[in-house]
Amino acid sequence: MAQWAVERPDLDVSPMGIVGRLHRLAALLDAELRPVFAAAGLSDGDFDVLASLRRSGSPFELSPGELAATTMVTSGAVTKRVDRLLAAGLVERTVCAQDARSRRIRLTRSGVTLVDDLVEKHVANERRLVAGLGDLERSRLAHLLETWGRTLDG
Amino acid sequence: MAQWAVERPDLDVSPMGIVGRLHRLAALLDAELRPVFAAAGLSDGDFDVLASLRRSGSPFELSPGELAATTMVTSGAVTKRVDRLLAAGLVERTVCAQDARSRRIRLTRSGVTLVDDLVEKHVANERRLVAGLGDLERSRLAHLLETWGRTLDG
DNA sequence: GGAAAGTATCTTCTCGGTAAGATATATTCC
DNA sequence: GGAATATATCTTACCGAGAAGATACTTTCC
Repeated sequence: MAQWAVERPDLDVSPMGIVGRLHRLAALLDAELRPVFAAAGLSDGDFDVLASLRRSGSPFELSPGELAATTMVTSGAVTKRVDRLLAAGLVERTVCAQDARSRRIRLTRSGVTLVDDLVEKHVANERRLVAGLGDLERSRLAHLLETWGRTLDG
Repeated sequence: MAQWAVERPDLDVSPMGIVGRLHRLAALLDAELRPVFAAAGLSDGDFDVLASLRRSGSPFELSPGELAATTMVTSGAVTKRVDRLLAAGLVERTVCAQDARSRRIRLTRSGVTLVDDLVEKHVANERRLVAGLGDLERSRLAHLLETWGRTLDG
């Protein structure tokens, strides 16, 4: 950081700090959250799919396209994730009755059981990670992140 | 988010908000920053290597191990990045005179020219992205991110 | 002084994500 | 009413990042 001030004193590199810290923090959080999923043989993305299906409510069923939208990845990524979950017996893939193009991805019974267990551990883990901040800091930070995010979505 | 409250009313999912927003924001920022590097035919990681060499000062030369440390990736990632930069004529790779095990990666003249141009565009881009926040919000956010990061580094 | 163990450094394999391609349906014009 | 274009949806090929393995040097003990 300070090296830039020596090498390029003409530049104001102050924006680097905030952006860099945010990225570093995101990486640190990822590293802390991953083990919960890894213990169940899942990647973050795999869990994301299971959680989306679980949140959607009974019968815990969505199309690959809907999964791509809710998890904010491409449909190609969804295909691979579903393939893995299929092999693990956590979801089943059926052809939609109304539209032969479309598929329905549904949690199996063991899929529901697993995700219900994991989500508890996951939120407990998140609670631990935000525990270093006081209530006031936490709400201020949440507010600032949301404000910033809104200015970028535009 | 609210779906969890319906499906699992027994859980307090409030920590999800702050962690989720931070991740989403990091992804948004990446998407906005990438085009500057892509326009030069570089990935984020490639630029990171060029910037590290540039920051190190004349003669703009580091070992692969030093590059791995400063960019916080594995040495394997460094090898691939350097291979690409080599093909683009932006760096050269020589055997260290004192230690035949070690290599020295050095910016070429065109490498210095490119990174000096890109870093200007990059900080201008970052400035644009943080412009949505006021000075006070910005410093508060930077402070909160650093505080949180410190509690996690432990 | 020589040899073996330890350490540091770098390149090849595995894996996850995106981009392009294939297939099926809807729609519109004749 | 039929055919052709447009659109939506999903699966297969490339690309980049990380983990294990190979290589070279140093150091220490006999």
